[in-house]
Amino acid sequence: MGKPAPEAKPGATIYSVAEHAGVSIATVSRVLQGAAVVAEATRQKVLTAVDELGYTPLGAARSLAVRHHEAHGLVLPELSGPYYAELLMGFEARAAELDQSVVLVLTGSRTDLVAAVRQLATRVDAIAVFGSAAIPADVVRMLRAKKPVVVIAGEPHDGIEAVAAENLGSARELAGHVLDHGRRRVLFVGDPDSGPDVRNRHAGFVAAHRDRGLDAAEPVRVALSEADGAAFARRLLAGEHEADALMCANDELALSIMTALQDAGRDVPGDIAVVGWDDVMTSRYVRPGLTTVRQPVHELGALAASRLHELVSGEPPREDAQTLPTQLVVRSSCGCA
Amino acid sequence: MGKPAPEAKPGATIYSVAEHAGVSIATVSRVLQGAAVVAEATRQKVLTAVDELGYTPLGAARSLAVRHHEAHGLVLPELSGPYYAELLMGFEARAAELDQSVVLVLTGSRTDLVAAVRQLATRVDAIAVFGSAAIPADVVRMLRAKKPVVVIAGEPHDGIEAVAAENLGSARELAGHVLDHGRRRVLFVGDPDSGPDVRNRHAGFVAAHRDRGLDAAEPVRVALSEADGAAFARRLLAGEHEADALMCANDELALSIMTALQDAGRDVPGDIAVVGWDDVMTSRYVRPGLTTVRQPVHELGALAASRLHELVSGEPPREDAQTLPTQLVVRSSCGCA
DNA sequence: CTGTTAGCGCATTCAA
DNA sequence: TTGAATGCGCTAACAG
Repeated sequence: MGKPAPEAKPGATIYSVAEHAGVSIATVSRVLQGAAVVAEATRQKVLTAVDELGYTPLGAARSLAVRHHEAHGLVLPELSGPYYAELLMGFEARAAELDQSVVLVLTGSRTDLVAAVRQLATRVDAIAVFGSAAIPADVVRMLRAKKPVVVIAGEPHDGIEAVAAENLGSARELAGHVLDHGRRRVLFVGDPDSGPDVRNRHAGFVAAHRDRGLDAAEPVRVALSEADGAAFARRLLAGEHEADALMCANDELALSIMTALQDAGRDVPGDIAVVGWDDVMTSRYVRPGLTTVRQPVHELGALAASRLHELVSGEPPREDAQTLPTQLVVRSSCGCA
Repeated sequence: MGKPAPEAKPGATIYSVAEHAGVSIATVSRVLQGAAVVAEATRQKVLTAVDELGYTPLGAARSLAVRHHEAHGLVLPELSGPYYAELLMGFEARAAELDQSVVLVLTGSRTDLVAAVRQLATRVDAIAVFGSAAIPADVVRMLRAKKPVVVIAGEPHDGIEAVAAENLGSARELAGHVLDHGRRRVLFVGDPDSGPDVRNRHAGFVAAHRDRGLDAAEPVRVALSEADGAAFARRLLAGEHEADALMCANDELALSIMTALQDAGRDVPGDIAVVGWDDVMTSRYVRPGLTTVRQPVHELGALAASRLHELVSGEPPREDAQTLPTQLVVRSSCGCA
């Protein structure tokens, strides 16, 4: 077992350390912040005292004195699926480089979103918010009045800065690829109103049709989860929709639909092509491999953290959308060999 | 576009609000905390002033005064794959219920882990740490000397509390299931030294053999990622190992190995059975479906958050491991129809 | 190179 | 029901 680790003792403050080391609190602060020059001898005395007392500075006191939290807030809808997790990893990594703590709020688990973000604004210097319908625009505006804000995967609005991955162009390319396989009854599966991302993917879908003098069908408005995909697949199999190709708003949807169709005896892509968006891990494992679009999600998170830091440092918000390039990943679910 | 959202104004403090409302700061504090009784008229004056000034309290000042951060720290290795994400969601959800902020540290992105957690201890009341080899025991002990700590997916050590999902019994059951299919050259793939979780799964593997009077083979020590699984699969195909079944330490490993074997023409489970651990999404989609073990990951995260809160509230650490039950999920990769 | 001192913004006694 | 005063622990001038 080993001996019990010493328990947390509350006591030690900068005063007790100073006293223990026989110096002033200013000196303690100096050696701990490495700010000014301190004689090596005193430095050691302080370090020893810190160690002996198990001193842990009180972040709140420092924040109050320096008038910075040295923390970034991040508001995400949830974390299921690889997309948000990857985004968060990118954000955290960059924040770490900038010596900023990360305070996370997931809106999915909140009954009172407004109170949660208001509370968040209380303890961070700036906040990144994911731009989905799960986080209403007026909440973002409310935040903006308190702290610097950047919207992730959204569009610049009312002077609120945004960062995003490219959607329209890649969606146009992807839809064009499917159409060029000769498919003529292509359905867009996903709700363009669920957020700027899906809206732009749908816009690309429409544009690809227009490019070829075709009319795009109305989008099938379903949410972006496995369950919604399965429900749609049932409706499709029941004959409610007619299609020889499906362009799904994300991979989760595409995968659950594709699998359901296959389980029902349909041939993908023979009978019907299916493509997605995100390039999640599963998309490489299924047969046929899912044709999709890869986003630089990690970089997107990192960019958000970088921009927050620059905004805190006094840089003005950017008016233009900062867009990261995406990449079409062609496998075989689209009809390619 | 809409009109620009008002920018963050730094000014407002409890003093400016008090002045604006014509009351004392004590009254402002009272209405904002809802603590004491305040006359409805004054209450409204204060609320109006708060609104007009766009007042956001400074969390650091509050923390300093109340001597609590009202925040929990969470230290995780990374977030790829559904396991940690789900854990984090459970943790965050429970923390939210308890009105605690969540400060996240991912060790994967840190060059100096010790500095990162030391810094973390500065701004939270208590810390949950994932108990893998990625986070050394002495780091945990160091933390323990500063703040209440609970180790997730670990074992109680030196008076440090732990919460975990059940591993040994389910592993014994899973390995037994495979052996009862008549497989006799079963390999455990994963490094028992990578953490208590894998160690216990391996122990169950060994126990299942012992139950049947068999000898368990030495574990194949590989890390828990897709890439490591693919590398192992190549070695297996090259004849470096001989096996008619693989019990993998997690699903990521199992999936990448299974797919690699299939791509090389091997029949799963005909030629070789493959089972995993975690029940990730992909495990339902692959063919054959992956036999695995489902953990209550969300609940595990929630339990950690609950315990942190109780420790902060003065409850003593528990000596015994708090273990959540797991569930064997039988699909067909094990040899079942 | 080091010590003294004055806030940082809030919660909270204690009086009134 | 309200206000005045004090201190939470730290940083950062300013003096020496």
